[in-house]
Amino acid sequence: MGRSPCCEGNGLKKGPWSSEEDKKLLDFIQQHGHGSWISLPKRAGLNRCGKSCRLRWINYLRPDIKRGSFSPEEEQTILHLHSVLGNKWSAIATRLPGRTDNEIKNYWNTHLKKKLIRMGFDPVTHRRRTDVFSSSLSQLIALANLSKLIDSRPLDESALALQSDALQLANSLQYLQGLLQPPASATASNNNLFSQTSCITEATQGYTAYDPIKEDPDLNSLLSSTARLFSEGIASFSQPLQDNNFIAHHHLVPNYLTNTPPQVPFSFQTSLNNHVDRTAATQCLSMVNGIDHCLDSTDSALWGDYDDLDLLLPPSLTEASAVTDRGDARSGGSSGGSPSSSTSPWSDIFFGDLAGH
DNA sequence: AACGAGGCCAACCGCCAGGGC
DNA sequence: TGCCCTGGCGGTTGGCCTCGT
Repeated sequence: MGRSPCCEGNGLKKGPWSSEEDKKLLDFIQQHGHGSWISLPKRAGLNRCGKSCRLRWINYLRPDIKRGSFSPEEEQTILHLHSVLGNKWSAIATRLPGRTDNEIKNYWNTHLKKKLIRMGFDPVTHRRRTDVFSSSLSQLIALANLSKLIDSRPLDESALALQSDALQLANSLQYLQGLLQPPASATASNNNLFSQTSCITEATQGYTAYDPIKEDPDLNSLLSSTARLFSEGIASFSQPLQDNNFIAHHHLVPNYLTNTPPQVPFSFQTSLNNHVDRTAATQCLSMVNGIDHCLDSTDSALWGDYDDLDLLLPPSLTEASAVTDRGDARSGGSSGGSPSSSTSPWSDIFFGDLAGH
C-alpha cells in the first residue's frame, strides 16, 4: 500500500507541536471526539496531517497519560511482557495504563535494553549470553592453571577420575566447537580450540597433583556431570546454534522452527524438558558458579547468584500464565503480593540491580 | 565559558491489516 | 476479487538537553 495519503499533502506543518496547536487539538477532540483522523485537521483548523494529530493525541494530549519516570513495578511488567511478546509495544502498553507504546518503546531502547546488555543478558531472548565455549572454558583453563601453582600431591582415585572426566569434557567441547563453526573458519577455530583443549588436558594433569575437588565436592560431581551433559547434546543451549550456516550444513530442523515459543529461539528449553538433562544442566551451571567463586572472576556478576535454573529461562517459560493472567500485576505491591515480584528470580536479578541505581 | 559526545524522547516514516466499496 | 482508505504499529530520526573535558 505504501505511504498513507494523508501525509502527502504539501505545506502541512511538521515537527514539534506548539501550545496553540495543542490547545486546538485538545479542544476539538473534547468537543467532538476525534472521529476520522484524516478529516480532523481541517475540521479543527490545524495545518497538520491526520496521522500527526493522532500521534500527538495518543502520545501526549490524552488526559489519561501518566507522566514521570517508570516505577520499578512498571519496569518489571515491561520486562516480563517483552520476554513474552517481544517488540509488541502496543500490546505491552495495554498492560500499563497511562503509558503509551511510544513511551514504553523509548524507555526500553534507552534504559532497559542497555541494562540487560550490561548485565550480560540478550535483550532479544532475555537469556544470559551463555557462550559456554568462550566463557566457562576459559574459566576452566584459568582454574586449571591456578592448580599448577599449588604444591603437588600424590595421585589418588578421585584425581584420576577427575582427569578422565575433564579429558572427556575437553574432547566433547572440541567436537561441538567443530560442529558449530562454519566450514570456512572451522580450521582456524579448531586450531584455537585445540590449543584451549590442550590447555585443559595439560591443566587437568595438574589436578592430579592437587585436588581442589576434595575441598569442594560440588566441583567434583559437576565436572563429571558436565562431561555427561555435553555428550548428551545439551550443547544446544549455545547461542551459535542459531547460525543458519550451522543448520544448513548439518541439515537440522531445530525445535524453534517447529513447536517452541518464538521467544525461545534455540532449544535449551527442549533439553530442560528432560529431568535428567535439567539436573545435569543445573550442575553444569553450578560448576560455572563454583569456578567463579574459586577465581573471584571479574565477570562473576555476569553469572550472578542464581539459585535455580529457571533464572536462565525467560519468564515466558516459567511465568507465562502469570503474565497472561496479570490482570493487574501491580495490585499486589512490591512487598509481596505481585506474582512477578514474589515468584520470579529473573525479576529479583534485574530489579536487584535496578535498586542499586 | 566553550565545545563535543552521548542520552533522551517527541515526532516522523514506511509498512501492514482490516474494512468498505 | 481487487482496489482504496484509514488506523495502527514498529523502527528510525533529529533536535534538545546534560554532562564531561
